[in-house]
Amino acid sequence: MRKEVEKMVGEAMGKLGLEGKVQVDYPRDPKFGDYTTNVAMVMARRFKTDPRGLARRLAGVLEHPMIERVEVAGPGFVNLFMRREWWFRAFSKVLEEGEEFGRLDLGKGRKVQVEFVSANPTGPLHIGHGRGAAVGDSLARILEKAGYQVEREYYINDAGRQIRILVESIWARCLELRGENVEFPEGGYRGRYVVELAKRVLEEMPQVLESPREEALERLAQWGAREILGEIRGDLEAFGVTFDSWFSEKTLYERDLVGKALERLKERGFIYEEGGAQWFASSRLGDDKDRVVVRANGEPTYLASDIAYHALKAERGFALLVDVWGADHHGYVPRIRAALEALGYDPQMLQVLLIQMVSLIKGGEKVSMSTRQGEFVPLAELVDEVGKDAVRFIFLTRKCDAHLDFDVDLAKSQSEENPVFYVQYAHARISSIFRTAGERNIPVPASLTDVELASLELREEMELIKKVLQFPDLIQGMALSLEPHRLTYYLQELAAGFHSYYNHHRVLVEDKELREARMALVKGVQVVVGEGLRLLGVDAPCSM
RNA sequence: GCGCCUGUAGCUCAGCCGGAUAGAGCAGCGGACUUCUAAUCCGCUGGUCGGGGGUUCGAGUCCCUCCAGGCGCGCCA
Repeated sequence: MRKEVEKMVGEAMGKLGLEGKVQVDYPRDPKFGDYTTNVAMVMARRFKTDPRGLARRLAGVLEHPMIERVEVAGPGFVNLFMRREWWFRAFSKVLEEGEEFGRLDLGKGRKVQVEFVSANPTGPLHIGHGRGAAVGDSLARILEKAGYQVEREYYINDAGRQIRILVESIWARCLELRGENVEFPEGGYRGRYVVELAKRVLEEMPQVLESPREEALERLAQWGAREILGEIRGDLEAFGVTFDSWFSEKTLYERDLVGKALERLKERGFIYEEGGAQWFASSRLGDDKDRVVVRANGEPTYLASDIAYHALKAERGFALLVDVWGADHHGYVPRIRAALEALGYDPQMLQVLLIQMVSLIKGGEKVSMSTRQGEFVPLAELVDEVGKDAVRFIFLTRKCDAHLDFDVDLAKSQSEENPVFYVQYAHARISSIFRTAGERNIPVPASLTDVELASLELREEMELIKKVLQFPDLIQGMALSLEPHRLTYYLQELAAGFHSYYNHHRVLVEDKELREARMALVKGVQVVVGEGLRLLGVDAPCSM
């Protein structure tokens, strides 16, 4: 819709012999019209003329059957007031399209990969992972809605030392459980889940402990990682998050992709040797310093496999790669970008979302998050306590690069006033209206699309219509900025508009034409609320 | 020391490519259910947008600088 208005303004500018980018905005205040453009001020600077005069000339030639009037205001804004039919016509399309409303062709079917969570299979997911899961999954849904073909991928770090440490931890617990006095490995995982795993080893496969140590560790490593990954998968499913692809780091080595990637870097002159190690000259492409990719002892570093992994991603034909990382990994962005560039790819194809820390507040005190200290709150526990919907919603109530204080006590004790219920309640209330209509034998038009909306004369009704119609713009904005958190704010505003309307006016009135117009209105609100909640991975209940 | 993120109402935070008088929720106070669900609504109170410069018709938004907090700067992952 905004695009159409931009076209109108563009044509008017053409009549004045001007050309340039046209920007049309929604004004903050309705007295400034339905749309506003600052082109007169922007152009005035370029052509060194008087902005208000230019605005007046533009207003003079700005004509369209759907434009009611045009005003020039302030330093040179051109404000457009549209005829009510403009909005009614657009609103009918909401009802016609239903849950498809808001679908865009922005992505033109291009492939996008969103890689997120990717927690090491060395322990249960904690709430920090949960935030990444909520952001990544919602973003994936939004990008799909915007017309991209999205793949959700989980990268499994199953080749590094962490797995080794995990299995040594399990091993140590096994021996402990059998009453042996063992030294717990340095930096080992001390979480209770390790003891649980050890118990299962003793119960389910005690013979493993009789094998030679290395052989036993190898078997336990595979088993342990698989078990933990299974739990991670379960936790994510309970959180409403699923993946299209689980990518194992180990396969990069099995297919020699790490060696090949390093070889390609070498051919391009980005690898040199120093102190017995192989270095990637990332500082030539924007990184702070060069990085070791193969240690002096011949072992590749984590970065080596990460380079191979991203090279493979680039080869897989994605137009855009989105990585969702913990903010503590932000130092990796320049080096991965450098690697992509060194290999001949566009480094900008990789966009990294850095998820800032979640501080859990319990009893008024911050609980620090560290897997290794064994002091963390599992995602599953929080979901049990607060509920999936509330957790997902709250994780998206701020931009992802801002710290998040999640006050568990507050989330529980004030669960009645949680914003997620506020939005869900709007959805449920609208369902209730139609239920009541059924009980009272009030007919609901088979097709609300064809309902005449002209009797919606209240200011609040027009505001609701306009708010609903902003949804496609919102989808576009989120898809371009990769900022899914905007959705929670939009939904709260839309729900607030509806609740207020509901408390002041009745839908099921005597007057048939008004009643059916209002039915159509609230139905449209419900469609967008429902669809918005779906994009957040939050249920949209029909009764509460 | 260097780099990245953050700093907006008592609290938690929105604020889109720079736009017109800076918003919401919570907390506080006072009201509204014989009505389609009161998990709601209505009203009031609340601001040196961390400080200081600069850019311009216009800055919470861009640039510089300083202050405060967080994170990162490994032949760890």
